[in-house]
Order: sequence, then structure tokens, then C-alpha cells
Amino acid sequence: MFTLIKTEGAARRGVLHTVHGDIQTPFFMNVATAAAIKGAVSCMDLRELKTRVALCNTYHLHLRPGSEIVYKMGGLHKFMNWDKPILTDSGGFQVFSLSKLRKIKEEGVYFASHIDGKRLFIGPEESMQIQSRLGSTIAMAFDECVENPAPEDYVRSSVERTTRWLARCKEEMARLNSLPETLNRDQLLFAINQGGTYDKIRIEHMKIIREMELDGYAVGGLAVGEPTEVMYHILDEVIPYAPVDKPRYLMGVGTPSNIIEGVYRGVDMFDCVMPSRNARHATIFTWRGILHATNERYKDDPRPMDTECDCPACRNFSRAYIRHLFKAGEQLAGRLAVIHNLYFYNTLMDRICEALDNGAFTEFRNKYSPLLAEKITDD
RNA sequence: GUGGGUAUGGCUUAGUAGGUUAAAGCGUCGGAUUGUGGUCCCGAAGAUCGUGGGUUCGAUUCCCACUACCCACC
Repeated sequence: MFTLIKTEGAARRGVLHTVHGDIQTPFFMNVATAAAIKGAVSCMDLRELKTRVALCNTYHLHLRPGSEIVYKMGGLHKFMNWDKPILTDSGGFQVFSLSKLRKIKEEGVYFASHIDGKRLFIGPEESMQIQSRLGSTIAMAFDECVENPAPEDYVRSSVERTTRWLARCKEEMARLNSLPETLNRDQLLFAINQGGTYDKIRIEHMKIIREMELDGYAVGGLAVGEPTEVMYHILDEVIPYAPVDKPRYLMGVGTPSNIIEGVYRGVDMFDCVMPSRNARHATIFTWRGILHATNERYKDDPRPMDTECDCPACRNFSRAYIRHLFKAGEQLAGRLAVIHNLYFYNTLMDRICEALDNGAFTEFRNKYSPLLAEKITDD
């Protein structure tokens, strides 16, 4: 299921085997919450963007169009016309992001739909059932993502509940995978480590869930308010307790630099809205640092957004044109920027894999971890 | 040529019935964005209020002239 090829310090190079194909690790998942990449980018485009895995969301797809519809349409892969792996998030993040619209109970979470206020209940079983109907490659356990900082007492009791929910998720997923009508009976289930910024709670939790034998282990509840150094510290503390023979997934992270630092600490999988969201806001990631596409100094710049990039947007369009599209409010601006940023992230993972293959990751990290976080200097 | 109108940050305008740091939008620049309730959000810089004179304790505001532009008419 997961093959570890080689390591460099804590960093790992491996392959995750799935029914939808092998995935070289470390990798970055492209976020398509509602079965679509925001910015008018479709799965036709993703094939050109070196996307390895798409990530969709249980809560959002359950509301619209509804998991029954997706099931009827043959599952998420057919629905969005994507035959490579898909990971579905469980709805646990919406417990955090929609905190004003939900109530947590032992049995699960009562939401008021952010669309029309309609009440809906998602507990561990419901989340598994929805994800099973979606037929994703990897399902995530239903958890509570707690904001940072949060009181230690609350975090502790929340984590204990998340552990109880994990047991229910695992049992329900096993039941669903045994049913003949289930779309993907090889659906994998990943556990999620929580514990806020308290390393003791984090470690205790990881020790408990590693004994529960899930297909992969995620670290959740990071990059939700705490300083970056705290996130790195938590990873330093908790990753050593994750199983060596299972993939590790740092949820919702992050900047190119965060990803390099995550790999350095032994993480294999990432996802983040940052490449797409920032692109829509005209912030472009390049191999020479961050570029603000609307800056006036690009008004007559014939160079591509990233001079070291061969993505479809950089092969075809100048900074002057992209800037014009943004200033004119053309949707094409966001689309081309998203295409570039996703390609950049996916290429970043290619280069991280390549560096690990060559035993050159440390060198890679030393150069790019700081560089990619800075503003571009190529004038 | 005649009559009328307008001149306020890069742009489009508000405003002061004369009174301490002239307002807004856009633009510019910066920050933010991390398992997507974000065509968004926050901030900064930037104006001797067309030029010259006059009235006044005090003028961006009132008066005169000039200049530029706009409209109408010849």
C-alpha cells in the first residue's frame, strides 16, 4: 500500500499504491472542494498541470449536488471526469471554518447549511457514508478541527471525542467496503491527529491512533492561527510517533516553504487552497519568489509570470497581458494565474521528489525554503 | 468672435453659506490569505485646492485679471 523508497534525514521518498494508480510521494493535492478547482479550471486542465491527486469535500458535496446524485452518476471520478486519485475531506474542517453555524454533540455535528440555513447532521457514520457514495480513493476520518489557540481542557476533551469518532469511522468504513453496491470497496481511510498546540496531547493522541491501524495518518488542526514556528515544533514532536510504513499527511498546508519544511520533517502529503486562492488575488508563486501580478512595473513586461516555468500560461502569455486581464476584471486572469500556481506547486513536488532521489534534498531545502517565501527580484 | 460653465492628490468627483490635521471612489504601493462561507479583507503614500493679484485678522471658498478645457450661439 505504501512503499518507502528512501530517506534523507526525516524526509521520505515513497510510493502510495491505490486503485486509481500509484502516487509518488511526497505529493501535493489540488483542492477542488466542490468537485471543481476555483478559477474556472477543469479536470481537462489538471491533466496538463501535472496534478497527482484532487481533493474534494464531503460537507460541500453533500449539500450540493448531494452524494446520492454523485453516486447515481457513477461516483466522483466519473462525475468530474478525473481518473486519478481523489481524496475527500470529511467535513471536519467545516466544524472549524463554519463554527458559527454548527453545534457539536457526542453523536456528531449539527450544521445549519451556509447556503440556505437548512439543518443537517454529520457524524462519523454519515461522513463515511457520504464519502463512500462519492467513491473517493482516500476518505478522511471525521474529526473536529480546533482553532489555535484553544484552552487545553477543551482541546483534550475534543481530541478524546475525535478518537471515539475515529473508531466509529473505521467500523462504518469496514461495513461499507463489504457491501456489494459500494462503488470503491478499496477506499482507504486516514486518521487525523489533533491536539492543538499542546505537544503532549498530540503525542498521546498519535500513540493511540497508530494502534488503531488506519491506512494513513494526517496531522490536522495546524495552520489555523498558530505561528509557523509552533507548527514546525508540533511536527518535530509528533511525526516521530507516526507509523513509518504509512503515509503522513499534513492537512491544509501550505506555502511552498511550509511544504519543504514539512517534507524535511517527514511529511508525505499536503493540500492547500493557497495556490488557487492567491492566484485569484493576483499573487503568483515563481521560482524566484512571489510576484504581485497587478504591479504597475509589469504593465509592459513581455516576460512570462515565471521566467523559469513552462506551464501553459507561462508558455503563452506575458506579464503585461496577465496584468491587463486582472486590471480589466477578466475572469481569464484568475484562470491563467491558477493554472500557473497549481503547475508551480506540482512542479515543486516533482523537484522535491527528484532531489530526494538524488540525495540532494538538504541542498534543495537550503536554497528554496527561504527563496520561495521572498518577493521576486528579477528586474 | 459672443455668452455661459468648469478648474480640488495619477484619474473621476465631494466639500467648506471664509476659520485648527481638505473627503471619497478608482489608481499606485504594501500587508494578509494555509483540510476554500473570500471578484475579498486591512493598511500606507500621495493635493502649496489652475496662475497672478485684491478684499479680510484669516481665502481652496468672495472679487478681478489671465490661462486651459467644455458647452451653446454666431
